[in-house]
Amino acid sequence: MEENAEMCKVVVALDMIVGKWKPIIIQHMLFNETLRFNELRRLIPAITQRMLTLHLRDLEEQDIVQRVVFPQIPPKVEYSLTKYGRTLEPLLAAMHQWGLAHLEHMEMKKKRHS
Amino acid sequence: MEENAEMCKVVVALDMIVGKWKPIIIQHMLFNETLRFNELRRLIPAITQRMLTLHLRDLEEQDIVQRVVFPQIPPKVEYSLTKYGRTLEPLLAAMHQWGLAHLEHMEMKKKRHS
DNA sequence: CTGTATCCTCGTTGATACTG
DNA sequence: CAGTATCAACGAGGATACAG
Repeated sequence: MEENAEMCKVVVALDMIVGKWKPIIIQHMLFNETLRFNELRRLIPAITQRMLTLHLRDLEEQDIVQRVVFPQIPPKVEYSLTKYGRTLEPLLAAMHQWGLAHLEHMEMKKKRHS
Repeated sequence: MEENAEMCKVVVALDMIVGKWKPIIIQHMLFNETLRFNELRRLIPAITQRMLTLHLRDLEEQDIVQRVVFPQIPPKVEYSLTKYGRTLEPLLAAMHQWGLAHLEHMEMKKKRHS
């Protein structure tokens, strides 16, 4: 963020959810109260361990995601949205709706050109 | 977009507005019916000519922005949102609101730690 | 099971100079 | 005024191996 950018609240909001896998991670957490590390991996097959870790650490630092470690062997870690993280729900829902409409818009454009 | 990503409508929507300057460009166009190239540069001092051109071309191809060239010397080009581009307004408004709330949330966190 | 550590690739952005 | 062209820098993301 710099100059104009940091003044723009839209950019502030975007910074919280941008990242190749962040919106996907958040959405899975909206549908699943808590998720373990490997559960997330299974839900997002294309993500690498490294990126999942990095994004989860980011989201944790941003107070969007909560990380709970159960001290046992084998290790068990549960991730879930914080109360604050859940305030993103309406925003993601709005994006989902617009994305849906956008796909239809693209379909219409394609048909007109054929 | 790939695998999970392309199925996610949120990602579809995000793809249309991510880009370092895209949200800012769009917002200026929401407040100004039409803007010329150099007017945008003045509104966004930190942007380079190159990036402004690239993002405008992107937005044009995405059917978000309309480009009108007046064949005269010196050249005059007017940019404006398309009717479709304006459908982004509620979404950006929602992001603006969330961004605002987020800044307050950060303030509260800072105070608690001091 | 839940991670770290390295190394590498590639795309986005920036700097700068030039043009019709 | 409204761009292009070229080159360089940087960082996000990916591949792979290793670890507690």
